[in-house]
Amino acid sequence: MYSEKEVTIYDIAKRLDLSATTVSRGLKDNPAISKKTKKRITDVAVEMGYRFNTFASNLRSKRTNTIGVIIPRMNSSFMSDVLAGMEKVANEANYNLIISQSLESADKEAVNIKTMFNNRVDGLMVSVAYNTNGVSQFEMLLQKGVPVLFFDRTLDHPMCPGIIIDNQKSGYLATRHLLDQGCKNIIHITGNQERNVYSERQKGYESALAEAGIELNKDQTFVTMLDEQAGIDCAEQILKMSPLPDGVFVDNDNCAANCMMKLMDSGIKIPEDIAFIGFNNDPISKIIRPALSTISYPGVEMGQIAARKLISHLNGQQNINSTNSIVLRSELIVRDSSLCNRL
Amino acid sequence: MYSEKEVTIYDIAKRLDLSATTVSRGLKDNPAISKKTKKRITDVAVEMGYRFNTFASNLRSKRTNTIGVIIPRMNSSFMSDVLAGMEKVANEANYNLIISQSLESADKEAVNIKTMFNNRVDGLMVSVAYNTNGVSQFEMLLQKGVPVLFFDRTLDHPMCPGIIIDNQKSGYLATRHLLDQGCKNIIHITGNQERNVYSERQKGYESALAEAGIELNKDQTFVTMLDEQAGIDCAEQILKMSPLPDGVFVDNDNCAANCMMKLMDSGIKIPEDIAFIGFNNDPISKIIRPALSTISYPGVEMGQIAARKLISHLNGQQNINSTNSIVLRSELIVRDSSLCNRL
DNA sequence: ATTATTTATGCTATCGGTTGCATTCTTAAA
DNA sequence: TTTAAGAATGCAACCGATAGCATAAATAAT
Repeated sequence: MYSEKEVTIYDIAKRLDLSATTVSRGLKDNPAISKKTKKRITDVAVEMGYRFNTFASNLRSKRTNTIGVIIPRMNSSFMSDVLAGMEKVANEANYNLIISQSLESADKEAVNIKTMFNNRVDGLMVSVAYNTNGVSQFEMLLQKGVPVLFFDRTLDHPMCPGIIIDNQKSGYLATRHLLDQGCKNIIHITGNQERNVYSERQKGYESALAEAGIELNKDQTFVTMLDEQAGIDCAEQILKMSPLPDGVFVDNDNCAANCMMKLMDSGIKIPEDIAFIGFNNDPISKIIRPALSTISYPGVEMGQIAARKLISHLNGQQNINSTNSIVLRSELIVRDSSLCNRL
Repeated sequence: MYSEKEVTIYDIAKRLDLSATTVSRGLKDNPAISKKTKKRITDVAVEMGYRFNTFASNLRSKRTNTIGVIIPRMNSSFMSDVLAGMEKVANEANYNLIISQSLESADKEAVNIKTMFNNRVDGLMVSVAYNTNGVSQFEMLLQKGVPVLFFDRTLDHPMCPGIIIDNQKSGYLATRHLLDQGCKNIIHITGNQERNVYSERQKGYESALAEAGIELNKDQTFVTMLDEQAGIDCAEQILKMSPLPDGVFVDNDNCAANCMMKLMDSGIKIPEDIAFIGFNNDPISKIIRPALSTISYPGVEMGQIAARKLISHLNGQQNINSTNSIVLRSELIVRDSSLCNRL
């Protein structure tokens, strides 16, 4: 079913009466080869339909120039930004990216890690799945000296730095903003508390409440998947509460938007009855009405910094292990959904 | 900088006083190897920290069990669905996916194709970039017998089937719906007419107008990038028109949403002044108010069918070249943004 | 013209699984 | 007990590029 045999550097060499070595070097633009010979080589290569064999090359050279990326999902605007940032930096440094999704499953994540491992990635960048437990699955990589770096959803490991934002402060700022608007009864819709991003935000939420002298009520923290359905489910739960909350802080804009809309469909007025604030500054937050207040999240920058950090480690310019974490700036963005000014 | 030497099947073989062949087969769960030996092999492999070398394997066996996917961007809900569908089918058939983005650039797309080619993908699934021109960049793959399949944004090639929806019919249905609501002055915001998806929808738009006896006005077709900014720009252009249009059909929900919101911010009432309909049934269409009418687009299904088709070709069960295209069902979804009933 | 340099090219072993074919060891049938 | 068939394992060549070291060719210096 497949056509003629593959053309190799040996075929090119024979045709030009050169050695395979020279052809290899010529194709790689090695300075040891004369311009004239290089041209002859590349011309014949094209003419004969030669294609570079990555496997043979990797097998011999033991370098792949490939960086693995494992993320929960790639359908959010945030992740898309992160990937764009990573890809730009990686390409410029002549690295390829292999991207795979865990789909929020720790099992699939473990399989992905193994695949990356077998594919000899030079390094790995990971934002862990919703239910990932422990860091043991990364040990095989680390033992072989393959650097692992976490971003956004990080794990704690002495060898692996994390690129994050200050989630606790962000959670504090969001909650504090609602308090400043006069809210006294604030719900926090968050995710698995094993994940740094969510537990930190919860801490920020709690500290803002404490500061305002408001007693923490565990019923006001909803742990969910933070997806669309969760937003709708939470809205239904909120509608059953009495008294109704007067503020809602959601750790994800998309979830927040769905929750808000469901409440509005049920006659609740936003922000008059309930003030809302989300997280991520997803494009959706600007489009819905009332526009959703949120926390900015520098996705592109996060991707760039992660990739740059990893690559500089790979190039031996900087040891990754000495870094614990890099914290990026994020900030409160106030829009109509939280401007109720009840004071 | 890196630790001890790699463990190979030879090391395992030596340790167990077996041949490398047996070890290789044992690890591959080959039926020729006894259960007992298999267990000894896998145990020692784990103990010694062996990792499978994909490159050596691919080099020798000339199969990679990898399928390449090139898409314009992965930040839309539609693409995310497509990829999820592809990944599911591919995984079940024991294939890996390498995904890369062209970021709507034909140049980057060409580079991606070449990378896929060098990485010896067994097959390729592509949705082409905004400005891709011609099909010559795929010839090298086809000449080597590597099947190429297009989905959504397709190109015309005798060897490459396309998985699509009936864009012309969809464009007709959308326009027809606006006409049925009494619109007489309908704008079509579309993309590069070189892309089948957009030119077909334009054809549908034109045929619906013709059927209604409305003369086509070229000024009413806006060719744009269909992104958020385009939505806003179009809104500004529309505001300058006199008379204002009474209906807008946008080939992308996200773009439509941004356009609609901008118009509403300027005091236009939707759907009373201008009726809106989008395309894709993106989650955003359900969340904005008024909810956006749209055309459903079966992303997951499209991904599954594409992957299934390609894999059955790779397995020799079905020749892909005999198929010209597969057309999936799509349908009109009516929501509030178009319900003006001016008749 | 001769030696010292620089530049260009070649030789050969190697990376680590895989595969067709051959061989040895079991178990079943005669 | 002998033979046939089947199960289990081994041999050796191979996939295609690469790197260290050696050599040849071209140029510069003496």
